[in-house]
Amino acid sequence: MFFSIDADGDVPIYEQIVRQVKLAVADGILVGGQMVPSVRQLAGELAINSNTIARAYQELQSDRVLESLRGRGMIVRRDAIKRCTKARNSLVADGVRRALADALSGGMTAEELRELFEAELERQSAMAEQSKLASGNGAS
Amino acid sequence: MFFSIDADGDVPIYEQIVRQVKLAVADGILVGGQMVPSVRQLAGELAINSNTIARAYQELQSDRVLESLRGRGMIVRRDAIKRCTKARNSLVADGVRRALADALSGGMTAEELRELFEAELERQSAMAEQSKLASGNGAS
DNA sequence: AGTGGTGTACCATGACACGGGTACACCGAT
DNA sequence: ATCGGTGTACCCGTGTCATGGTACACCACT
Repeated sequence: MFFSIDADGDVPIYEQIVRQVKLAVADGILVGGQMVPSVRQLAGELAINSNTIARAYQELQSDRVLESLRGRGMIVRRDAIKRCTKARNSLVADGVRRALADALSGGMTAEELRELFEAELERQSAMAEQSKLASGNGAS
Repeated sequence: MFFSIDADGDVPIYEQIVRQVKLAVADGILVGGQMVPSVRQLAGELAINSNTIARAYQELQSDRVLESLRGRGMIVRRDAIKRCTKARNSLVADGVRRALADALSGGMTAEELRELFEAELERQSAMAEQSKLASGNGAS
């Protein structure tokens, strides 16, 4: 229910979990004090080994996003949103940086880049809006 | 002289070679019919095993960017620039797509995104211009 | 003919990441 | 005390990457 995993992709599964959890915290979907699904439950939902989930949670614990309550579960730290928004900014900045480096190194024009960026931004903004409306309809 | 390799990065070395060759062709630095350094020479310059270079060249041959002249070396195919510009467009489009997906999924505003994009574009454009001038001074 | 250059094809090795399996220590509720 | 749930620590199989070594077929040049 929470996350979408691409097991065939080149990015490790545990890293996808880490990224999506951080983005969810930055977006406000996951708030401080809230419990996250247990490793076995999430592993069952995603058809993934528990160890992979545990590894992701451990990394999130090292990054001070989650907090472990032994024997009970893991919760989102109250001050996690600060770090997560910061991490999100660094993440997209790095992505934009790399894409721009490739584009300019390949002789792409700044104007072509702006056009591509605006087109993609409009497309994904529309998609995000539509998905938001769909989830809103689910409650009616 | 030609390429810059980051052996400690997460991207494989042979893939870095492939990417940089394609971008160089797309930019016009490598033109059709031109010879590329031999596997042993490039391996010596970059302090990399010949097998790794050979693997990159094989992939470039599979992608119809290079052509093998047995016993002589490898040259850039005449029609490679078409494919390389196309590959470059796909590459940066994917990068922008992923960065935007992360940003919107993390609750980033479209305005913040535009600002970040423009700032990074200006910065890297300035750097590219400066490096171009530096290489121009080298011939004087 | 001989020599040195080229790409190509193997095989073996070591390091590392990833994912899966199993067992352990802890907690809360019955 | 017992049981079901939790996180956590280990071990192992697999695949990828880079490296090293060797050998082959081909070409250009002397």
